[in-house]
Amino acid sequence: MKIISSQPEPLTKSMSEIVRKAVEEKIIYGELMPGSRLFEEELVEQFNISRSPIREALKILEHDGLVLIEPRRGARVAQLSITDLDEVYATRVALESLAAAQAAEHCGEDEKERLYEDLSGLENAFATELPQEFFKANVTITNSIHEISRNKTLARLLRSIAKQSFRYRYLAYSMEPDLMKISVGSNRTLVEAIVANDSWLARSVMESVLRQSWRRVVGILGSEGREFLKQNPNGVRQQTDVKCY
Amino acid sequence: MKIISSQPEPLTKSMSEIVRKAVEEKIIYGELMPGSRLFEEELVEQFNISRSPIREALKILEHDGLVLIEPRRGARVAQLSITDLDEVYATRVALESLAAAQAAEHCGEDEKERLYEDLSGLENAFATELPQEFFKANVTITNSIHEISRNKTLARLLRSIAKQSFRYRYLAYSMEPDLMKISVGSNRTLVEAIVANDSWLARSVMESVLRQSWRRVVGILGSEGREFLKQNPNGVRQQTDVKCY
DNA sequence: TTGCAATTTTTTGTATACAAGATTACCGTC
DNA sequence: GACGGTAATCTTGTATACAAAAAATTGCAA
Repeated sequence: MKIISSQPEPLTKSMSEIVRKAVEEKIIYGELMPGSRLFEEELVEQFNISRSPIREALKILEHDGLVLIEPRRGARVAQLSITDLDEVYATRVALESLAAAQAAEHCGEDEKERLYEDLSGLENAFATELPQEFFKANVTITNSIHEISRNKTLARLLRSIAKQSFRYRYLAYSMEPDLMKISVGSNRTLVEAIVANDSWLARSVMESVLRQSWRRVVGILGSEGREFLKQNPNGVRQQTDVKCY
Repeated sequence: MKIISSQPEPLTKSMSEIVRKAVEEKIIYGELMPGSRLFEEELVEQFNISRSPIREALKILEHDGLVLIEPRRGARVAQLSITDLDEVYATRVALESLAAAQAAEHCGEDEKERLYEDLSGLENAFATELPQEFFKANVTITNSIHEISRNKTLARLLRSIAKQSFRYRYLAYSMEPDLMKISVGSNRTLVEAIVANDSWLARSVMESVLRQSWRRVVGILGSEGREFLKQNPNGVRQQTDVKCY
């Protein structure tokens, strides 16, 4: 089974990549609160590397919408808000449904196998009842669809916006674990549509799945989640002592 | 008339921003050929600054799909190809039509004024018969639509992908100046749909306009443009002596 | 106590220096 | 003359150092 890697995906992990990934995860999993400042000097200590790779990492994170950099005023974790969530979902509906359609067009035999593997991975992760595990499996299946679409440009944009959406999705999963069960079902019908090479069906399934998810996440975060979306206004020094390696 | 700037848009232009913009333009306008390598040391000489901001700029350009960086092997200008063009357009159709729809929803009185101003700007630029001028005016009107959509996330992604598409569009305009006339008409109908606050119409107009443009650009580049898309395989040192400030 | 201003400190932006991996050239061997 | 391995060169990745801009603090006066 040959997987078409949608990106050169540097094998030689540079420090800057490591930092980016670590900070990215911290932001997504809520270990870094929205609005909290990211001092370069602080990251230097945490990772025991110099500022150069850290600055590179922050620049990329800004580009992915996870971090906001103001000139000469430093970086801070991007805020969460219902409006932002709406923006992200509206955009994701447009992109993911295209990805699903193109994936259905291009899905070959070995790729069908792969999708089914990913799906059982998702079901296994669901059994563990750990939101993070489920989350990662969910990301895997999504990435597979993006790769199968054979559209590197689309995949690149989706990678970028997906990161923003992860923050909301993870929050929602943590607060409302029932979402996971629903998600398993959605993913199954989605995979079935793609495997059937039914481009039109795949698109419309993806669209309705996402819109449904959108409504649910807004419902959860809009009612209970207000305090999670709260800002961390004035450069309160991050107080997490979590290991970052 | 208050314009909602879709991005903080740093007023203090950092060196890295300047470099990014300059290199970006060079790539879009074809002064840097696809495949040619971008040596940091060379850019250092051209801009008379150190390597730090240059590295930052290259990282961002990579993220926007204009440059490809391989670890320890340096950066080179991303290739052009018909497949890439198809990817970009397919994705753009999805995003731009959403932007048009949301712009139509949110377009207020002052913003309508703005769109008409942009439109006459486009017509003036058309009169000059300079592809670069026309191009810039076209970008302006597109950016306005993105801003009016009030969807910062969408605007961010569109900014990113738009840069990739610019390369093909500029090439096509240069080769087939008639495209400009068609473009003026398309933009007019598009603006009219948005100004009428007809979301559904705006979306479908945008979609058909883009698909039409897509077909034309493929037609032009596919037949005559093969040699323009040709690669510059082995790090041929860029031979442009153009000023970059 | 409160408001303002100058100073100190912090933090970022840029420059330079060094180390490690990649490319190229060269040389000897077959 | 072609092929393979080693050394020199080039280029990038990272570290450190310095300068300039913001933020915080302190002191003073009302």
